[in-house]
Amino acid sequence: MNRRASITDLAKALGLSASTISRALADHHDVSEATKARVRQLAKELHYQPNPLAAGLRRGRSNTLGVIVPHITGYFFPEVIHGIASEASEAGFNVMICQSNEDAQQERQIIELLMGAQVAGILLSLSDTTTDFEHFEAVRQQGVPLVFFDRVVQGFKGTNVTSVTLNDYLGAYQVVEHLIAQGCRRIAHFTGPLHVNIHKNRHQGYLDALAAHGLTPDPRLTAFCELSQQGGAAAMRGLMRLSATRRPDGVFSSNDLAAVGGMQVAKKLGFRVPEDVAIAGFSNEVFTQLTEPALTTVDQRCEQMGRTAVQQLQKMLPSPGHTPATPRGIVLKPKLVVRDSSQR
Amino acid sequence: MNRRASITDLAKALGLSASTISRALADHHDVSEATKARVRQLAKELHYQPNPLAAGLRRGRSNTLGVIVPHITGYFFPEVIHGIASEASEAGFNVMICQSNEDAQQERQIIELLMGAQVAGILLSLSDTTTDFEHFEAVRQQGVPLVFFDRVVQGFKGTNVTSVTLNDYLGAYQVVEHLIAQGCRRIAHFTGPLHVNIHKNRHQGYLDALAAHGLTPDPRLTAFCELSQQGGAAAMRGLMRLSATRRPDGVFSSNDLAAVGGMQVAKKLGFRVPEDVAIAGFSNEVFTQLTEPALTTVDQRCEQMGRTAVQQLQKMLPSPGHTPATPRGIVLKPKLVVRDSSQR
DNA sequence: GTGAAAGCGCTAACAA
DNA sequence: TTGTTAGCGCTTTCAC
Repeated sequence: MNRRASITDLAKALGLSASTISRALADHHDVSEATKARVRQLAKELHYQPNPLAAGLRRGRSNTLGVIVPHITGYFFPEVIHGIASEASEAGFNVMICQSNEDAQQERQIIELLMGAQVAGILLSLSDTTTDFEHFEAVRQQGVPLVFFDRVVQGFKGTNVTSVTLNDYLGAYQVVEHLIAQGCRRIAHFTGPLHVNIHKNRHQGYLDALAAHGLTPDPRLTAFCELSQQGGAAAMRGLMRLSATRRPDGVFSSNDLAAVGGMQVAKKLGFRVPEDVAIAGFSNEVFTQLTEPALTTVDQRCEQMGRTAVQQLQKMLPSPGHTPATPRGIVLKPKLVVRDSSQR
Repeated sequence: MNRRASITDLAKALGLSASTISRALADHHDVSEATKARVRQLAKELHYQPNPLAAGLRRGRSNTLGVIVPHITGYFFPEVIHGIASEASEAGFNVMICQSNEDAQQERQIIELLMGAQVAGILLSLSDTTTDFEHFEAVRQQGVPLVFFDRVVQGFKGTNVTSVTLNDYLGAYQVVEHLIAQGCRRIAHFTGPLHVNIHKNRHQGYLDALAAHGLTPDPRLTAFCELSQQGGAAAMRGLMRLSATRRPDGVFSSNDLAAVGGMQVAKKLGFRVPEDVAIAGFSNEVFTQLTEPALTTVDQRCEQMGRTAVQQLQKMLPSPGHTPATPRGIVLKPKLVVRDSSQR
């Protein structure tokens, strides 16, 4: 069980210096093609594998990307991570996944951990209990590229900071426009607390789409509820008990789960979906294809978001023949997914 | 922007040698308590952070765990990864997540990558196109702990190799027993190809449970189908068209998706679930709570599997005051989750 | 209980 | 085009 081959070994074997080997392997332009060929040849023979730990130590920077998400469960984050991991691997990065468990304290610790491990960059979706942003200072100041995705810190700028988000406003606008096109005139909206960005934006998209088509938003049709199956069910129960003229003929829920809860209640109360009430959700979760009828929703381009985040990160990284730049925040276009729950 | 504090810095500041600092920080027994206190004190003041790259280089081993999964999508793998990441983080490991994309070739490359990065251990769920196991030889021979989870290589043994799996047989047995207890007498089974382990085991559990309760398995009630929504739908259509005496009054599907497909068809054909036909799936996917009626299924203990895998790995790792051992393969007990689709 | 010395494998500035 | 030198930060003998 002999030691794995090192650059020094190659150097000795070929009667060259370690630096030349190093340069040859890195395909440096000022090494003769002949030498490169010899080096590569031997490297292959000896199954030479670079030691990233040593390279990282020397360079003061590893080739690992740190990823911080609130959690690795549910639909959204795994999909985004899938995108991140795929793109990163294609670009030659490793990925370290960390969960903040929606806890600002843990988020802080993970940042320290990643900075300690000298990651090449950090991809981060904010914990929802994070209220101060002190811990990002170190990242910014040390020039480690930082990309916020989905949950961003508004107004946290820097030459090495950017973001990738979804245009929630547009997504909401499109769903509501679609519902109007299907003949809905009294469209309700299930929403979470409006101080949360995504809900604020989706709500605004809802309002603006109505207005743009000459419909006056009725505040009684905006249901603030917990966006769970139960929450959606309760909200729907309240709405469908209204008199026929005040009852909604369409519902746009700020997430899929509440939409399903609502749909189940509507059916139970004897209303037909979509004929009596058309329903749409938001996120394109897996189960939206399985409901009866299948749920119209908005696709969040999760994988795309992950890939884009890595691409943005790379732009901020110095590399041969490319000076780091600060890309502007990217806002992804959502995609309306029309299914039976809204088509009539 | 001054350099981060190193052990050398601490040494200078305290008039001690680097070795003493290193030992103090590692809580070595032959450093005086007084010195330790002084060192820890200063370390805190200077925000000293160990450099894992340097330590790894020196030790020839990093503190990172490599994880290889076929993909990071769907329900199962993200949940397991969640468990792995949580447990690993509590034990002070970082986790590097890699996807083989169900491709043996990529799996091989990732193994090389991880070995190159000198990971402390590897957690692996086999790609379904992997047929030769040559690439695990290097891992076994270098003594890097290897834990297979869920999808294992039968008969690949070694002092540094173990596995964590689910008792599929038992899960199937329990569901079928439950269906029998609910009064089902003609129970059908949706299965995938029997050369795949999980299906073989679930099928056997199904057969044995029937036999144990005096029911003779009818081969015509075993439906080989694609385990998708469409596959389940097609299978159910075939079965429910049989004459009343040959028609099943219960269905156990080898996965949840096909169970849902089947349930939708049964309802469409005018059968009541669970009264006319009780239905159960396998995996406890999220959407099983959302169907109407909610689907009875078997929980696979995903997170537990991840946590257990990390624990098993740790047992094979040398550490102060503990000699590495080879744990036996762990087989987790599944958990029957009874919901409305089977309760009558 | 502490220190001195050596070196893990690599890279980059500088020299030739 | 190639070599020399030095050192990244840490751990671990071995010596005192």
